[in-house]
Amino acid sequence: MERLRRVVLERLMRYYRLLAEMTAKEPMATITSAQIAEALDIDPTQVRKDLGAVGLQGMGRVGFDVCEVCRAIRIMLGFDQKYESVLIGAGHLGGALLAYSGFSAGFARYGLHVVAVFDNDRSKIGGKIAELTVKPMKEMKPLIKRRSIRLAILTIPAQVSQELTDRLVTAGVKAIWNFSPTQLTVPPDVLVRNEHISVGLSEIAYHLKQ
Amino acid sequence: MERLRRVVLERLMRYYRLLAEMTAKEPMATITSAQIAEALDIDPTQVRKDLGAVGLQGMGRVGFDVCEVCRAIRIMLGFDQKYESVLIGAGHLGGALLAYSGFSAGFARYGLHVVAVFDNDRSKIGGKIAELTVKPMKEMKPLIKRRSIRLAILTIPAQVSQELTDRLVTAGVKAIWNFSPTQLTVPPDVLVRNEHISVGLSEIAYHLKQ
DNA sequence: TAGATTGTTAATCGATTAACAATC
DNA sequence: TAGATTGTTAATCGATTAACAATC
Repeated sequence: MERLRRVVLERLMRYYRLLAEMTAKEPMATITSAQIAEALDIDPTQVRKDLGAVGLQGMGRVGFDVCEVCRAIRIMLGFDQKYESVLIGAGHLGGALLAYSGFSAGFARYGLHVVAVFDNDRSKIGGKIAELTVKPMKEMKPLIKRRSIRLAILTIPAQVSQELTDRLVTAGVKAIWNFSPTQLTVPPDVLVRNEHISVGLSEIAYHLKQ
Repeated sequence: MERLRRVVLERLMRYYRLLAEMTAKEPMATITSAQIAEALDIDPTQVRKDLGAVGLQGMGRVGFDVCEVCRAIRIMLGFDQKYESVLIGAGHLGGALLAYSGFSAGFARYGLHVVAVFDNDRSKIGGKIAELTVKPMKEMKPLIKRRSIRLAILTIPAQVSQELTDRLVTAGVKAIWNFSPTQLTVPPDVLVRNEHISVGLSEIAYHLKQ
C-alpha cells in the first residue's frame, strides 16, 4: 500500500470527526460521498478517492457504510492503538492541551495519552496540572527510555526548543508535536508536526486589512 | 495587485519570524534567498518569488535588505495596524491564547489585541483571566458594535460554535479564528481561519503506526 | 572583470475537478 | 428496469522546481 500523503490524512481525519458528530446527533447506516463533500465543502470525487485509498468500497445507489468508514479510518490512521507521550513545557498552552488529553472526548479517543509533564522552571516543578505532577527535565530521558515513549509534545519557548528536541531524539522519540514557533531540525526518521498558531494570523490580518 | 494566496501568506509569516529571530541573535543588514530557503527547508526560487510578490527587489550578489523585507511583509500582511478582537470561551485554551496575546512578544506584535472575554458558564463570569474580566454572552453583541470589532477568537465546544458564529456575524465580525473542532458556515465576506489542532494527530498517529 | 545572486520563463510535479461507464 | 451513486480515467489547475540570462 502506498504511503498516504499529508493532505489525505488530514481529510480522513475530517471525515472521521464529521461522522462522529453526525452519528451522535442521529444514527445513520450509510452516507454518500456527496453528503460528506457538502458538509466539508469539498469535491465528492475527492471523498471517493480518499475513501478508496483506505480500501473502502461504496455501494452503488446507497453510498458508504458509516461504521465501515469509521473503522477503516481508525485503523489506517492508527487511532486503535495507544500512544504514550510526554509534554514538555508546563505553561498555559501545555495546560490547555493536557486538559483536552485527559477526558474521553479529547485526544484519548485518538489513542493519545500524556503520561508525564516536564519543565525547567523551578516554581512549576512539583506542582500539578490536570492530575499530573510537573517533573524536572533531568528525569525526562530516563522516563522516555523506561516506557519506550515515541511521542513528545513541545510547548516551550522557541529559544530552547532545538536543544530539547536533540535530547528527545537521543532519548528515542520518533515524533514531535511542535507548538513552539520555530523550525526544528531532526533526523529523517523523526516526524515533526508543526502547529505554529501565529501563522494563522497572517491570513487573518491580511483579510482584515483589505 | 493580485490577491495573495494562503500558502504565500503563510510563508511570508515564516520569513518574517525567521528574520526577527535571526536579527535578535545578531544584527545583519542583508540576507540571500538561499539563506532563508535553507533555514526553512524550502526552495530559494520560492523565496524570491514570494518576496517579489510583496514588491521587494533584491540586489545582485548581495541579496535582500533585511529591514526592507521586514517592513514590506509587515505592511503587506497588515501587522502595522491594530486589530481589536474578542475571545469567546474562557476555558483552558482561551486562557492560553490570552496569555500569549498579552505581552509584547506575543500576538500584540502582529497587531492583535484581545479586548474582552465572553463565556456562558456562570461559574466563570466575573472571574479574571490575564487581566480581563469574563463577561456574559449577552454583552457580546453590544460591545462588538460599540467598538466596531471585526475579529473573534472561538475557543468554545463544537456544539455551540455555529450558533455563536451566527451571532458574531450579525454583530458585524468579519473574521473568525476558529479553535473549535468543527466546520463553520459563514457569508462569503467573512473569513474563517480554522486551527483544528487534532487534525495534526492524524499525521502523528499514522507515522507512529508505521 | 569575475562571480555570486537575482528575476523570470519554462518544465515538472502533484492535487483537484470533470466526465462517464460500471454498478447496485 | 430506471436512476442514483460509485470508481476510474482524463483534463485542468495551481504550486513547486529547474534553467539561465540579467544584474550588481
